[in-house]
Amino acid sequence: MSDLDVQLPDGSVRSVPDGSTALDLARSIGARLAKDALAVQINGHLTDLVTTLHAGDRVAIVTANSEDGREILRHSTAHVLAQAVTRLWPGAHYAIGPAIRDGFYYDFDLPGGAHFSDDDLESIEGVMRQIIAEDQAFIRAEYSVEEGRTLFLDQPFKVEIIDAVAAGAQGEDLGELAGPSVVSTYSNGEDFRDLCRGPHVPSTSRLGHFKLMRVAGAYWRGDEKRPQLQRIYGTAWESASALTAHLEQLAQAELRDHRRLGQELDLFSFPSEIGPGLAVFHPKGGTIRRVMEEYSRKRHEVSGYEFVYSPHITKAELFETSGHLDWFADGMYPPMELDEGQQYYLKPMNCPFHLLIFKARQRSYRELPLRMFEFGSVYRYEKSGVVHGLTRVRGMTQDDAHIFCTRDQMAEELATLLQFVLDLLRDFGLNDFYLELSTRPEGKAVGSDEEWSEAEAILERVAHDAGLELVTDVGGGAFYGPKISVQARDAIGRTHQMSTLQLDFQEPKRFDATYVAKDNTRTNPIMIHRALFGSVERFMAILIEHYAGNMPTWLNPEQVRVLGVRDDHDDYAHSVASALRSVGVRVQVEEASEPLGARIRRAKLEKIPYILVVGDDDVAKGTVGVNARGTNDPDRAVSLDDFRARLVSEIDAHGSPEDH
RNA sequence: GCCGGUGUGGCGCAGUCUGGUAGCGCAGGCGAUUUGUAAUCGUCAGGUCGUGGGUUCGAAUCCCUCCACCGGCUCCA
Repeated sequence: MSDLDVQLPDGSVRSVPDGSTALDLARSIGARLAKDALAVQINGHLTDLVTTLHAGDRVAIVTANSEDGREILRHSTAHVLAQAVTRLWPGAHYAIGPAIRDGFYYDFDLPGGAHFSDDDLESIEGVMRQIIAEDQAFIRAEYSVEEGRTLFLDQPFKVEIIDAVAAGAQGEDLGELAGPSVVSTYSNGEDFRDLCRGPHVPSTSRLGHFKLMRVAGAYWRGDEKRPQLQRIYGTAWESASALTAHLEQLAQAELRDHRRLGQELDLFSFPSEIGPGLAVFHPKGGTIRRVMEEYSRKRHEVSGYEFVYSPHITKAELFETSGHLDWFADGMYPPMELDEGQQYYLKPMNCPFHLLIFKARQRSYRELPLRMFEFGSVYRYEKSGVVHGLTRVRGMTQDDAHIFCTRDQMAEELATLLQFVLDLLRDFGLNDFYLELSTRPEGKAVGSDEEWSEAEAILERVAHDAGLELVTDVGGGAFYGPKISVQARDAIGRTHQMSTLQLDFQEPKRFDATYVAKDNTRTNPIMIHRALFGSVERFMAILIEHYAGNMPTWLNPEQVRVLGVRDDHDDYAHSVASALRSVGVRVQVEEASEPLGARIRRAKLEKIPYILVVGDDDVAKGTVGVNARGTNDPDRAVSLDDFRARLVSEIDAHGSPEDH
């Protein structure tokens, strides 16, 4: 038998006997690699380890410790999940089970309309571990479409997938099939076979570092008109330590949850008497919000915005003109009827009001760009299952601006706007961004192709010039124009959609808003919609989670707490507080009715940036003991003047004590 | 809107399976304690167990309705 040469990822060439498989190659490289190998990539194509190699192949062995490897082991774990479920519920139909970020899921339809309960997860997990212990090989086989239909006769979802793909449907690629004419399957053990493109790990024994997380309902093919299936989510990793680290990270994220911190820190609540998705801000949350809004106003004023106000309700006519009632009536609160049949709506958006302000008198090109800003409260009828803390609400306040400009001004205006947005977000402590360009939504866009193309091109150029990573969200634009959205990564790497900059050629036309151009013609302005925080509520939620409740000093509701060691230090404590209050610091004194340790503990739990402890020495010398958040070793005998100067400069710089 | 789960003093929880008229911790009031960097001690008060209905001699507990919240799905102008 002759040898053949294959190329390894490092460029080196290796000879293996003719007829060797990828696994043979791995063995020839090293026992350790053979043991860790899960699959192989041949000429850029992922496939099983048992695949035979050919001369000249570029071969990369895939181990669990890689993105491809994790995806494969997650997908294989999903198969084992389906296998376990069919053991426990004979006759269960299994639908699809892909790998997803950090894990996998599988969708089922249980016989007799049965449902999984949380308790079932434990028994399913037990059977899965048994299957893994059985060391079953994953074996690939290929069939014709007709054979495939027969094999999965009692699995209607599989038949549907086979038929759809055979008919040439471009369904979402969840790894179900090899191609339109070949049906590939993987079986393991005596009792389980699944439609699958592969690859899979060689044997179930390679799996095991997984955990089933939760059950959920999910529509077949993601379509709410189709049957709802039972979905089980799980997470799977290459090692016990990776699994533990992931679970630990989830626990950390839970500690940052703004809903939990909002309760613990007494920031806001959602009284059920008011209704879902409708928040009230308590004094401390109100302080954070007020400081956010004040700072935003200040920045807008400097950047040439004018401040406007508009009412919360309006006649239907306004949203008929804008087109919202045609497109988004479902998302609006139902109308109230007043004055003999006149319908009024709570406003879901501010833009039509700003257009009316524009139209209130004749406008000249000399006034453009005209930038209107409003903290505008809007109400949207979100479906009952989707409200979520402050991030998805039914009543919110947008920091909304509409910029009216000429076509010539549009590009430059967008460029400065994007810079303005990024600067302001950085002031709030977010600094890891990328941009997303949302293009024309097929089927629900209004306006000509030329207008859309022009708008998309301009946005793309502006985004590109900003020097940030840009991804395209095809078809994600609003019906009236494309948009750029700024995505920010938070302290634990999650991304949030922040600001959106949206171009709109349509609405000024619908409202017949015009300005008198230089050549004395009446022209529709271009309108740029722009929310920077998105909504104040949501932005606050993101900041709370970003900072895990440790708001930077300038935003923290209580910036300093002064504690006297004994009650005869309370007078001095109050004088320290007054000295700080006089320069605008938010400060409280907690008098010495409890031991110092208890008061310190309370202040720490409240995440107050600075705790000042004052005792005999401080009263004598005019000093304070500074216990900053995030430290455990206080700084004794700091002069009050020094502390005050340091604090004021930190607040003015929008810093946080942890930065120092 | 759909599927599953949960709802017990201000907050966090036990009690629910196996019906016999509620318990713990923190927080709160009062009193004592006078404290130098993450919990002083004692004492008191506080709940028609989310809502409405049903079963039962008897319901936090079993059944049904509705509401809210949690996790997903769908949606997110």
